[in-house]
Amino acid sequence: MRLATWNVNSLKVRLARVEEWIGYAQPDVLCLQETKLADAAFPTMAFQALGYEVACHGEGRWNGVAIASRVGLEDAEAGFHGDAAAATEGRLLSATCAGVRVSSVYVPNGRSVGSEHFEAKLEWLRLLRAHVAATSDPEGLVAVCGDFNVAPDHRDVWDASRAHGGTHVSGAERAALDEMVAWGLVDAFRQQHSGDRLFSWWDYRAGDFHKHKGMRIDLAMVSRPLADRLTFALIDRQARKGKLPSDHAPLLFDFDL
DNA sequence: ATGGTCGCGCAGCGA
Repeated sequence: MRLATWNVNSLKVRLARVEEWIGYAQPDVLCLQETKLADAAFPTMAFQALGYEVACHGEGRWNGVAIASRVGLEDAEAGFHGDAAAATEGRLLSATCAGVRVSSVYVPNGRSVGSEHFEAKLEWLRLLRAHVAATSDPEGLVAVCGDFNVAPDHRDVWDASRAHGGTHVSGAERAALDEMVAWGLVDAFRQQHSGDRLFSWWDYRAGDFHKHKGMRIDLAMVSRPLADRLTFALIDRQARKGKLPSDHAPLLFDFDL
């Protein structure tokens, strides 16, 4: 099974590139973030035309997540399990695809360390861990994919000095990620690649992409039984190039399933 | 050294 995740930064603007990418990357399951589309505006038929079922959870303007699958899509749940209020923000969507409990996540940015937005980000990560623990088993097939807005360690940041104090790299954010690891999730990309400067996001400004100034903040956190079946992992930098790119590259993961 | 770009939507905010 080929599982992919991509923060597309507006699916409306990016649809043609997403269709093109699906055409050559051929994911079985694709998690999308920052669709910026209300569910009524989601281009469901464009995905159906390519052979995918789709579930979406968006609010328009901001956020918005979706899962497209050509290997089945069942038991979709928007937001945190059992929390109707939190489901209003389009940041979390879970569904079962070919026996894997897949979640597409868009973690809040946090803005600046110590701000109320930062505290909300930490709380959101705690709720995500609780959601995963409440709805799945670490011995089962679980994949939590998306834009975590956290760079797991110093290798995941273009400049080591940025790895101290700032948002995305703070100890508190990394500790929240560690809690998910402690529950039983594995950073799938790191299982395949140990090198530094393998980024998934680059700021649009100042030619950061071409200067290799980025971060690895898009992750697939998978349970050990799924990690044991991982055969290939790639960040598709090609998809960050050319006309009208997202500021994030898509990632893909092959599992022997 | 500084500021730099997008998307949304029509001003300025969020990233």
